[in-house]
Amino acid sequence: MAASTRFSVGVHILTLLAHEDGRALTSDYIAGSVNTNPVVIRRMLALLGKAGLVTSTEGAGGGSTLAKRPERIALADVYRAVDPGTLFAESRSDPNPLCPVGRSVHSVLRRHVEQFETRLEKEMDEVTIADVLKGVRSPARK
Amino acid sequence: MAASTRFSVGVHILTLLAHEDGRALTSDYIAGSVNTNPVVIRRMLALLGKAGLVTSTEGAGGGSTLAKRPERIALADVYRAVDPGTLFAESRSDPNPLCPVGRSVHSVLRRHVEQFETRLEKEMDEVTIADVLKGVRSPARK
DNA sequence: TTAACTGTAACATTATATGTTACGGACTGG
DNA sequence: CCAGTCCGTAACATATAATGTTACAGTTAA
Repeated sequence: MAASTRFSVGVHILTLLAHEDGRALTSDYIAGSVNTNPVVIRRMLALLGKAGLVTSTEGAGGGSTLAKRPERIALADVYRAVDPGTLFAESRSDPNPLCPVGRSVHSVLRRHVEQFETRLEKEMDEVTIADVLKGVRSPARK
Repeated sequence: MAASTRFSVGVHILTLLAHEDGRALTSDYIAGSVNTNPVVIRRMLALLGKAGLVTSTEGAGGGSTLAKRPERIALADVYRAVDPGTLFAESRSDPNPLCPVGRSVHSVLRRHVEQFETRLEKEMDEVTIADVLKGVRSPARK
């Protein structure tokens, strides 16, 4: 499905912030853990900020912190914050309207797909950053 | 999530075949309904064929037909047939192994994600091509 | 005032999906 | 067996989006 890696990176960032409880982390530092460019991280932080999940302060000594407790940040929140659009896309060129099937498959399919997405988000509401952090901290199997 | 349109196109093709019950359709004809190039359709048919969902015959008078009854083709089958890999990708560059969080977020997250995917497929097992066809045929709202 | 930060624009790079052309080989009906 | 259909697939072109990079203005702390 050619998914973007943003969800994964978003969770990584938030888990890191939760781990360093309260301490403001710079985009440079976070980039070090994620192993990417700081600007990529700042872009992600901008999205997470818009969604009310993190707070950033500019200037020397600045950085980002969680805006909520980790127990209150569900993976569904992260997903919605960083992953635009839908899970399932429709075909680029519109189907032939002269074909009885082509004319309506999309709308019929869309209804089903919306239900899948709704259910998926419900699942993702059940797991929080606190859960992920717990997993990271426990001596779990690799 | 920058999803591919393959799932949508795959469902379109199968619904079309189900609609023209039994009659072998050419990639050219299908391309007309989907509004794309015949080669794109043939590629899709190759994937659907590998998954045992359609049968194709070469030569004059050839074309493709469903290999199973539409009631027995679930959307999950289509999804698995045409959409490679996973719904959620990991970040390109591996996280810094020196960071306690970076070292293990991926594996922890993967466990949760696998569960999401499993549940999603279960949902997609409940809807079949026959259901979609029914929707297409009924005088449904646009 | 300097140095450490974020925010953001602009551009480069890469990955991937999709579209297109071309042609070999299979099959059908004269 | 010849001509016309049709699939399978390689090879290449194009489009789109994600990610990486450089650069710099604006903010803040010391």
